[in-house]
Amino acid sequence: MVRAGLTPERLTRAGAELADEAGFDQVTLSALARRFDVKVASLYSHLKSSQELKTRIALFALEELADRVTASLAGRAGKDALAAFADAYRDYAREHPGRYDATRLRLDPETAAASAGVRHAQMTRAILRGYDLAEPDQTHAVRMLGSVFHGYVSLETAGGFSHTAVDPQESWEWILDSLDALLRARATS
Amino acid sequence: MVRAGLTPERLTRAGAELADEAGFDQVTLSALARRFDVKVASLYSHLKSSQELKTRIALFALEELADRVTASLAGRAGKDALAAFADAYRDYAREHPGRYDATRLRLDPETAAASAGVRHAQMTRAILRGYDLAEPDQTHAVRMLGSVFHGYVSLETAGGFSHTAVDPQESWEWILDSLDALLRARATS
DNA sequence: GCATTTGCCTAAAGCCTATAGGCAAATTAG
DNA sequence: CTAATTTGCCTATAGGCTTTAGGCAAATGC
Repeated sequence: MVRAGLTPERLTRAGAELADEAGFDQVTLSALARRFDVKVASLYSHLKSSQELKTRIALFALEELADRVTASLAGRAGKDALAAFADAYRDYAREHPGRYDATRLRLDPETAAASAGVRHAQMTRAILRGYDLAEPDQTHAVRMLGSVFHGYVSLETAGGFSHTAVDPQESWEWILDSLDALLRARATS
Repeated sequence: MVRAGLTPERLTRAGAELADEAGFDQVTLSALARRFDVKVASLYSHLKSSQELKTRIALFALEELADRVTASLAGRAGKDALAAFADAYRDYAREHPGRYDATRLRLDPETAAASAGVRHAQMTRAILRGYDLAEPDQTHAVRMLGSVFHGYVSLETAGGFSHTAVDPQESWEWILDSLDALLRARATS
């Protein structure tokens, strides 16, 4: 009996790939076991439950996305940073739709607090430094940016923009221009 | 053997209630059968599949939401209409989180085209009439509004705004003010 | 009243999660 | 280098959800 060499990490990674290929809701321990040519029960030596797998995929994706955003934000400020942030977000969702879905998994507060979700919030605030917003405007702006980016990406990947001839890329740029103008107009100075 | 008097409509309605109480992903034919004190197989006389039930709930919720928006939009224009639209959306999601989730169900194009989703798009365009936007700006604006509203509501109901002391209602108003200003600035005149 | 249709039932199969207990491979200890 | 222990994957089993097939009784129609 040759061992398959499973680890929580390998399973998480394979789960993320499966999510991108078949959808996050198709990620099951059964499907994963088939992928490793192993019996389902064997996975329970590495993962407590199906829920744990999903949570691990979510944390993995949050981390990966935060890394990308960090990289794309380096050395940028103002509108440049805003666009880099937004594009990193959108590109990730398009390249890895299943993982992006995973990032929307509701985590229990404790897990969320220890996750890369915190980095996301910090980076959003970092972008806003270029716009000189005082509290509570800064928090309002964080929420607005989060909403627009998540909403757009979510609607776009759900195919919500495919019924009009207008290029989604154009809309995206128009929206970024608009947000930039809006934030500049809100500056305290 | 007394008959339970099931119909697709009653099942859909009960499914919507179940969605609000337990979450849209907890809506199963099994749970519904329990609720009507009936065996699961009996439901298949009224619904083709679990998928059909979910689709029906989605269509029901889209219709209900569109009705609300229509009502709240009556006699309003400009920022007033924008706020009424946005509030109708957000209030619905807070009162009926399960149904709101259902509206995000991916429908096949044919079903979507025949759904109240079309009315939603029309109403968004109606609001924008007050801002005098030419194409393709109008389409960009439709997408932006859809993104912000959906994104905000989605993040808020997921508890994403509960880690800061700032009142979500204030953020919501700040965002509506911002969007109004943005759209006025984009007017063609 | 009798025939047909309709509505709910039992039975059964397939797939998913999860637990318990077993055996062999890998690791550690003497 | 072998023996003891731990670890990894297995079989078996049970419970839940979906779906289909076939049966019987209640409702409907002629």
